[in-house]
Amino acid sequence: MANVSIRDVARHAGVSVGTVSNVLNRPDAVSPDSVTKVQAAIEALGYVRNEAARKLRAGVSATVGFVVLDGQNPFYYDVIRGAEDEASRHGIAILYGATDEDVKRERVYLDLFEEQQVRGLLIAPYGDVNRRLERLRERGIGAVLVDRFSGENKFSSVSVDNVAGGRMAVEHLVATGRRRIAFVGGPFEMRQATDRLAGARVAAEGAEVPVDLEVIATAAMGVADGAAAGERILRRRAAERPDAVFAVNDLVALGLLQSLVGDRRVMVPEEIAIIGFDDISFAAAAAVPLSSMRQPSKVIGMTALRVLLEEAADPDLIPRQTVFQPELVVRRSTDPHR
Amino acid sequence: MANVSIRDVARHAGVSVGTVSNVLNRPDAVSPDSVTKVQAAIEALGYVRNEAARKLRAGVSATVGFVVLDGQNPFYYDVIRGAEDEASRHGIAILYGATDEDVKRERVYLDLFEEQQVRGLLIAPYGDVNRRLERLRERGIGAVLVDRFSGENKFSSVSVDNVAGGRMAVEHLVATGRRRIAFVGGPFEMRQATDRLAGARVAAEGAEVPVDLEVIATAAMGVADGAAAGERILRRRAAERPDAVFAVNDLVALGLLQSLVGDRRVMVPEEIAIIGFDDISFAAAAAVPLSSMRQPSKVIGMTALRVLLEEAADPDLIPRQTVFQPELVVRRSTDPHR
DNA sequence: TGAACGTCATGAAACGTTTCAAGCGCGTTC
DNA sequence: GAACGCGCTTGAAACGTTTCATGACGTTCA
Repeated sequence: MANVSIRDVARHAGVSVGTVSNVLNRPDAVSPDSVTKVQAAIEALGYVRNEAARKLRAGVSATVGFVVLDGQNPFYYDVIRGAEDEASRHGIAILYGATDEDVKRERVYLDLFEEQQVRGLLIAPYGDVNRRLERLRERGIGAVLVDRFSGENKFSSVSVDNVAGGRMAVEHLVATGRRRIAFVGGPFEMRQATDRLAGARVAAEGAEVPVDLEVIATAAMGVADGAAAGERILRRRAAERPDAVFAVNDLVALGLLQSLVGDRRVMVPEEIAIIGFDDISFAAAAAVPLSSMRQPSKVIGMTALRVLLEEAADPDLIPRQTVFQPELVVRRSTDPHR
Repeated sequence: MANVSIRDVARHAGVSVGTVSNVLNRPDAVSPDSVTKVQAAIEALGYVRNEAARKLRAGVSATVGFVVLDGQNPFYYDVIRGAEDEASRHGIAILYGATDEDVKRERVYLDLFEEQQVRGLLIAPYGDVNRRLERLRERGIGAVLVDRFSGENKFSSVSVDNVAGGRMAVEHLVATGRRRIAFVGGPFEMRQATDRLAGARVAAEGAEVPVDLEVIATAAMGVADGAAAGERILRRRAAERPDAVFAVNDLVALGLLQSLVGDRRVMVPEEIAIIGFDDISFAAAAAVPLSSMRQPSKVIGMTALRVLLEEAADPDLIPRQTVFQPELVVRRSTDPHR
């Protein structure tokens, strides 16, 4: 009862299994007559293709793995949604794994996805996965790095220009009159952090006025880390506090905001301006609406999936790095200094 | 080069394929000697099990589908993370699909997952999927409803007691001195909304003082819907505004908060108190830290997956409804009335 | 008229695994 | 010493699909 196979469909339609398969996969190689008969049979029997058998025989998989570094960050959910949109257009499902900056889990997921023989892998990596990814590629599973530029050009990547973003953020702070700027973020094993900081340095050094840039390191990139950094700033005497903060991402910025204005000890943006990165949807809804560097997150996901599929279809393509430009979104948290 | 099969392992270890399979699946039915030989061969050749073939033959799948209604709501991220934790413990991967309250997409994903022959389905439904789910069950694919009590007892579900949550929220508002309370939420096709409202009514009617409860309906449950509702409240004369709002979830509450305090027109909690539902991590980081009804989201995900696996193992289990109690989390947005 | 060709349909082989009946070797029991 | 049981291994069958060599049939062209 339960399982209708292609054989049943063939019998019901009065054709061979080969023909049914062709109707499913290359309808043009089949007479219109057969197509209608087969489709009627499929309808009548409620046939659903068995993806496992298809994968086994054809070696082509209808799943793609997505490994995300930081399952707390809404930014990645937008990326996934972009990838999903594109995937469902191709009849492809997404296997999802959040690793929470845990290298061991990252490996578990890669193993799992390898067994599943995914068509390819989208990965926002934390650990050093290059070796692992190369091994997967030997097995025919390609990968596209998301939100991280692939240094050695071994893999394609889709990301945003973090250096430019950092530069633009600090230029904006300088343009609104700030001179003592703190970069809050970390850990610096993460390219996102180092690149954004590098951009910030460029802007600080290139400014026409003298600008101080200090670095306040955080252990991770969550709300709690931002709040902790805020506490550290609050412990200083007012004169020694920065007059603006560039946070490595919006979560950190929100944490900062919360601790700074929470006890109404510091006015934002009057005493300290804050700008974040990512422009997650909560940035606009924050206590003080948060300025941020917007990433085209859905487009990143969509593009990454598209690149992945293209490379899976033609493994000889050389890796390419797609880099989008971030966009400055100004809100109240960086209102100009009076 | 690329693909090492069980046959290659068998040859390399000097045993039969059957033995290799047994080492993989029931090591106790095999002599220790064979086990070590086979494991050595697996190691040497870098063998990885082909999940497609396994699924085809054994009919048992190592994937579970998770269909989420509202990909914007961080609450579901936590649910997924709970499910993931449990899944990876069983070597199971999660196929993820966010439908964004789009009935058509919901169907697309169900189709996709049916082709993939997932072991089962976790679903936070939007549309009326009961018929579809029953058909899937006939095919051997069970489902567990997440975050929604299954009315007719046809499927197991894991959710939170929304009626109790609504009651507790309004009781809290009344206890802190509010008397003119608005429920902001919708659409009322969604059980979450109707149940929370029902609970609110119980509290309002059971209060020892007269309490007004009005309903401000929203089209959906996102930040924008909350902000729109806030605008409507702002258009009223001050005397006609509620003195407290119970929002159907935190996103709506954040939107409300943003529009109410955004232009500093209304003081929260002094003029209007706000309480939300879910206790997403941004609730604590809001402009005015938000009181909320906390759901044990990770536990919900974990439990749902566990129930799903149990039912997949033994299809004769009767459906069971697991209901957790929400917990009141008090923050500044409902500071007592003076 | 016959060769050549194009269009379709056919059915068996193959993908890599699990399962299972059968068999082997060896020790134990009557 | 035959019969039996036990622990383990074996190899072929089966899962449902795609692929591909083969061939049937009809049309075109020299």
